[in-house]
Amino acid sequence: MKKTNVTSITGQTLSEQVFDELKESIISGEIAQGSKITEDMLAKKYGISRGPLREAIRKLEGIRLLVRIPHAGTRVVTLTQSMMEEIYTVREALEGMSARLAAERMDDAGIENLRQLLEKHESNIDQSEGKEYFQREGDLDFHYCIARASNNEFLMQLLSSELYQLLRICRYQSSQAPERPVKALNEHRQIVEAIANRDPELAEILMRRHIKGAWKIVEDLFQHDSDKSKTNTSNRESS
Amino acid sequence: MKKTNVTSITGQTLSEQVFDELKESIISGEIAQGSKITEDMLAKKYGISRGPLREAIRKLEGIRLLVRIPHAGTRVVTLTQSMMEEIYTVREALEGMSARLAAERMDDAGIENLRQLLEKHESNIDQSEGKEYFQREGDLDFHYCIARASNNEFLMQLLSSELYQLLRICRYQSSQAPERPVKALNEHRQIVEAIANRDPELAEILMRRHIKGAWKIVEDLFQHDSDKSKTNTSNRESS
DNA sequence: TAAATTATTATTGTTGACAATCTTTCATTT
DNA sequence: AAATGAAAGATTGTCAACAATAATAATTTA
Repeated sequence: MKKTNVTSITGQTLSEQVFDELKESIISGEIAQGSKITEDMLAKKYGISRGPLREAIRKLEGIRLLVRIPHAGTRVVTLTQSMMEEIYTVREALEGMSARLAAERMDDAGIENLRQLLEKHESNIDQSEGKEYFQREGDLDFHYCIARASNNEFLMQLLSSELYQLLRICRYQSSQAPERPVKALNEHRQIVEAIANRDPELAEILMRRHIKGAWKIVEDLFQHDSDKSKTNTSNRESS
Repeated sequence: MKKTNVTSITGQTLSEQVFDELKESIISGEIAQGSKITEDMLAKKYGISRGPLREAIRKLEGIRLLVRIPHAGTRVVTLTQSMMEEIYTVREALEGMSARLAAERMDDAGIENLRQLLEKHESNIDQSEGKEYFQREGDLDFHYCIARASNNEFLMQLLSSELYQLLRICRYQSSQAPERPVKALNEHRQIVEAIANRDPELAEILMRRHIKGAWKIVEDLFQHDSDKSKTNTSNRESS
């Protein structure tokens, strides 16, 4: 495992820098799910002492990217199907409320901005066939915009600092069904229209339906994966 | 400020013990909202070094009980009216979903248990007039039961480890309107009936209405308080 | 005297060493 | 040979000292 040098130019604290780097390593899968991490190993890798590292670990634990057992060690979270279902369920509740609030509060400039975002997504679908990565990040952009428009700091932080990180892990490991993007785009359009019409009730219903649909896709993928890889289920200890 | 000895009997780690103690101190108001805390001060108070203390602080920061500015220090959260409104809004979304799931999944024993809980609350209302403290904790019991019945670990942790703690702060500082308990009890009954009838849609609607109603009460109290205390608005630095 | 600048102090950030705890290995016993 | 137990090793938990940064007080200058 190569040693990563911490950029000491930023005004951030060591603990914060390592928090960010570790987070990306986990989300990108560089550190595999379920793998055990030791403090010494990471401290050497990032070239810092264990003090600030431990603080970063506590924060990662707080947003559920790490699971820690006192005195025994800490592991990267393992996203099971049932865990993902729980996340999507919470997301449905939170983003439903988010869409409702956006319909009540978003100003005209914000709505215009949202429409432009959708146009960009459309051209992305036409041009880059197969480049699903950008489409998925674009999807998060859309949901993030609406979360921000809810004008509810608490709600927004819950979504962006916890749920979205877990979602990104899920997306890194699962390739999406090819026909989904265009369907998702249409659903996004409907939601924006409901917001533009100042129809909170409808905006919430459509958003919840949209997320339920997204879960169905992911659920099918889980089913699919568990079929073709019967042997490859217990690959812990990834070092 | 008296020095609190940490009980070293429990199998917990120092950091965890201090986390719990500090949490209760904040919720009970022993450490005032908005007051600045220094690591040295707390380390001396609890008789530990700054290492584990810092970890506890990071965790408290994670559940939004402390607000920290790097290099500058950390303060106890200050619950403003708009912040409370945000919390109640998120709670409405989350507990609405929670009630829906409970209606789908709760077993008969759980429903029976819930009914007994309500009976206990009723007798509490009759007997202990004015002892609102117990009624409020009882209210949390009710909501906790339903959250657990959602059978969604993620949803439950979100509610109990973040939202409920913030709610408890709010309740410690505001005395509730006297006629509320009996009304709340009736609303609780309705919700339980919807769950018992396996009516997820209705259970969600009723729960959301119940929480919206609870917010209205709190909102009025905020209005009331800001009237009678015009001078007492900026009492930071509580030591 | 007031503003700006420097020195001081207090507080946080970081480190390496030590203690407590758990896990693994290996020998012993049944 | 399997199970139990003890010793060794590895890993986490805790501490006290040092470094870096921000807040405060004192001093100088206009």
